[in-house]
Amino acid sequence: MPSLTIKDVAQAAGVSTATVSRVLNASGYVSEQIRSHVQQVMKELNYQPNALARSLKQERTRTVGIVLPDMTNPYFMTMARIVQQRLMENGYHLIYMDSGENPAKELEAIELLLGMRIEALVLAGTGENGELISHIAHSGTSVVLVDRAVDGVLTDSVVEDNAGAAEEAVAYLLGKYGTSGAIALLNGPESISTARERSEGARKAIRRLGMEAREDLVFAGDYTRQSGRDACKYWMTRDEPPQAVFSANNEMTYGFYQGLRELGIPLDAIEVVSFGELDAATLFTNRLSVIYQNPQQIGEAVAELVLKRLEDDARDRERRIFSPRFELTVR
Amino acid sequence: MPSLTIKDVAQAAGVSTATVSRVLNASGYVSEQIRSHVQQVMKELNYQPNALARSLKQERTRTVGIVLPDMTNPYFMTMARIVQQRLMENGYHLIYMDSGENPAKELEAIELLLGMRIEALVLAGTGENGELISHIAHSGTSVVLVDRAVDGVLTDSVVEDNAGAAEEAVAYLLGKYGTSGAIALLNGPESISTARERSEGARKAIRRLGMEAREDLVFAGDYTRQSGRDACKYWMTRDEPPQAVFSANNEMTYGFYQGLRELGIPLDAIEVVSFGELDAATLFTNRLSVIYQNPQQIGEAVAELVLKRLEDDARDRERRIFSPRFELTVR
DNA sequence: CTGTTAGCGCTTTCAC
DNA sequence: GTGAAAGCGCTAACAG
Repeated sequence: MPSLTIKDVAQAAGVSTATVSRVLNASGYVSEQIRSHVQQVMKELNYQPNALARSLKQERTRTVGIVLPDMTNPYFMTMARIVQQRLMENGYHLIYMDSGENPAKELEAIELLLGMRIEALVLAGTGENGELISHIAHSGTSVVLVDRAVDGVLTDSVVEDNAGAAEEAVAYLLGKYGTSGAIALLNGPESISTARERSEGARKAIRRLGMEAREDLVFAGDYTRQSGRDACKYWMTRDEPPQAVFSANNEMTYGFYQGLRELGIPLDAIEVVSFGELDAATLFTNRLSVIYQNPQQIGEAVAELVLKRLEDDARDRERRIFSPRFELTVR
Repeated sequence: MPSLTIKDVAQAAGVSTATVSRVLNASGYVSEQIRSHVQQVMKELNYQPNALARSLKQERTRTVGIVLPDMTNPYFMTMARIVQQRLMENGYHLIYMDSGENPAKELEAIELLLGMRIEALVLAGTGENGELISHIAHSGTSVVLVDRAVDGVLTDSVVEDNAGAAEEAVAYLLGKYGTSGAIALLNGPESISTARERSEGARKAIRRLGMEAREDLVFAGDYTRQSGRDACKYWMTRDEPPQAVFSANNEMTYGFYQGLRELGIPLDAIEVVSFGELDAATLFTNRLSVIYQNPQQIGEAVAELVLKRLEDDARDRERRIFSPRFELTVR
């Protein structure tokens, strides 16, 4: 069953396609009588305008693309949902793509979106594909980076003060557990800017006390649950396990707890401070504090930058930095 | 900066647009020499074909839409991710929309997708909009329902045996806590088929023992965290609180635990059995068992049905029913 | 106020 | 093997 066109509607209503188009877009002049008649006919025929044709002609899609590293992660989706709401309120649509933290898939996703002629791209990137992204930003499609920086890309962006928050959190742990230094660092992958910054902030807090991080208490994770589990097994099976852990994201933290459970160690045996959305976990333990990134707030900022850029392509690039909130929930 | 067209490429390569199109689609005859030359030029110019124009002409978008009630819920996103993977392997793209459990927004999302000329629609519906959905299914765009049925809509669908699993779970609780009957039912909204079925299954287990559910121990929630919290306050502040709770989804369960925490009641004070994805929670308590719905498996089935339907529009409608796995994790 | 028409970027006959 | 040209569904001058 072929879908109806504006021609079918015009025929059925006994008017020209231009008139139908005018009532469709509420543009130009059309008598009230004809307007309502045409609307009537559209209802009856269940007519649905073809967005492809419309966009092709108008050279506007009113569409924004977003590429996320993991759409099952509530942090990103909470952020994205706000973006989507705000855009929709302004007549734009948001199209989601998942890169799976994989640069090649990210590339594919971006090219797909470009083919769909999105007007702006929101990207929480893998860190790669900098050349392409730069090129896009300089050729008509606005780009807003969120959460993560991309090497060599200078555009609008919304980021967090990762180093500062990490430093604050680790300073707290050092203050509590002293210079014995048994504080473990569960880092994310070096390829991701947030991970680098969090790691750097943590080390800075240690250096401030005139010490150096003990490398046997630093684990190079990759932001996955599995790597948190591995870190746990690595640290907690030794003679002198750490007294506290600083974890760079929520997934690794869950993995760490899973490791504890598998080792038969009580979850309260060790204090944890972690970046990220950990609502579920904080319900259950008193020894976990989170560095909360406020995805809603970030989503609002992203939407604002996108809309501003869309309406004025020439404005200076803007960089918004938010400070995550260190929520000390340990009693 | 206007994006390049096939014309620009043709000009730059000194060939006709038809030839460029042929190398783009690897269709028709074109000499090896010209082919590689054109490809060279496309690379250099960073040419990105306009998918709108292509789809308009071909009357095929190779695009599938999915409308979910809550994209921050990992259950739905885990399912959707598999669908997306499988479709992509077959040359289709998946476009996500979030209805926010709101029938009006669902309608809007569906119409938007229809306008984009998706070839198939995957829907975890609010339960409303049955007429429209039926109409779609009968006019060229295939529809696959997932997780939830929609009144009056008969199409391909992938569902779970909600009643059966609920009955099994409640029977377990009754067996353990006996005919004293202090088992509370935390139900979802009647408008959603899964909620109705889970509620019905739970009641059936009770009736089997020749009893009736105590209505003061039945709470009409709405699948949100807030309603789980409300139920908790409602039940747990009375003289004889229930000994166990059966919860119809993950969000309400989290809300229930939040309520306990706010009331200062130990989380292990009451046994809970809940539907849904609760990975994080099961790490922390031993008195929570889950009825696991296996979103991956469901996603696989959805993708399979979509692809089958896309390649043979005339086949009989298919209904796949999966049995959730009751994972007794209470010791 | 309404209709005619050109053309958005692409694919696809049909000639050559 | 390659090019010319029609046309997908729609919008936006331009005429009237």
